[in-house]
Amino acid sequence: MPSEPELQELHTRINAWFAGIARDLPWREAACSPWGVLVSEIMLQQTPVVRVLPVWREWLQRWPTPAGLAGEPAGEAVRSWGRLGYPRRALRLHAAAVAIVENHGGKVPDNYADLLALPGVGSYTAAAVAAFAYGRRETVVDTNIRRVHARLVSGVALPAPALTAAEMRLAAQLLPDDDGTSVRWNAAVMELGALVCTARAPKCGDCPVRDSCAWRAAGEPPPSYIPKGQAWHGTDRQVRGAVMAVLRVAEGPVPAEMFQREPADLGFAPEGIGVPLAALHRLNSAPEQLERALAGLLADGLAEVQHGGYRLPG
DNA sequence: CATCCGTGGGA
DNA sequence: TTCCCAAGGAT
Repeated sequence: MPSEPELQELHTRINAWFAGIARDLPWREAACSPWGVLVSEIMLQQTPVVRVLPVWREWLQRWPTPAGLAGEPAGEAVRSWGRLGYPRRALRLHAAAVAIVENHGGKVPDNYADLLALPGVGSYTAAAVAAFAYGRRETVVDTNIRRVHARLVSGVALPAPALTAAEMRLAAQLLPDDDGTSVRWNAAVMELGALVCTARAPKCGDCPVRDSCAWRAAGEPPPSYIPKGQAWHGTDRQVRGAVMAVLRVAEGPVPAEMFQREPADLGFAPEGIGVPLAALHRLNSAPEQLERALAGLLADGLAEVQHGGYRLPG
């Protein structure tokens, strides 16, 4: 743990660095509403900024307020989520909008506890919205901040596989006392992790606090564990993704047979869903896996059955 | 607490 | 080409 003067120095250097290099993202603008911040935080979960930008703009133009989104079927949220991934986030964001209208008069809550109670909002997102939308002093801890703390203070290459209580305590200790400075600090450390102190090949030459880095001082020791990659090929997730791609472009309910058999075998042409349907069939997944994927989508509320076919939730 | 849940760009 | 992984949350 840095001494008090060392801590001040870190605050000063990292915040000054941020002031000079911060990307001007639309949800960082002063005019951006708390709703805009909330939407951005949900979309940014496990998703790169560059892919979020265009979808975020469409969403804020179409649904400038929580009430706007809450007034439409959940399926519209899922459809307009496009290919951002993890479509359950769209479903939960819609549910959050409904909850905001019903329980908060249509206004995004301004405190951690109320934010945390919203669907799809966990500890990170609740803290981030309270801080970035309302200027509150919150301990914001995301994957970037964890990595910066791990290297800069703890002297290890990577943070633990899962967020620990010790990490939260450290983050709380590092947080500046002043409200405004703390908000800037949260954004700055996050940006440092995203642009400089990256997971692979960190750009230490560009780091404003490289001379204070415990990991560098220790000779940049390698990670003590190997992160286990996420399986993809042949998984249910892949099949679910392919099914969702079909449902997003479908006009009406998609007959169950279309998922099981080649369109050519069905004797009629699917309306506009040929490409994603072909991609699904190309996976050549076992019938039981397809069943499992469809059942999972129904259970998650990402799909509904109507007239014997599958569609996005109405 | 480990596992599941999408996607696509870059190394 | 294959692998990695990016502003997590829910169970």
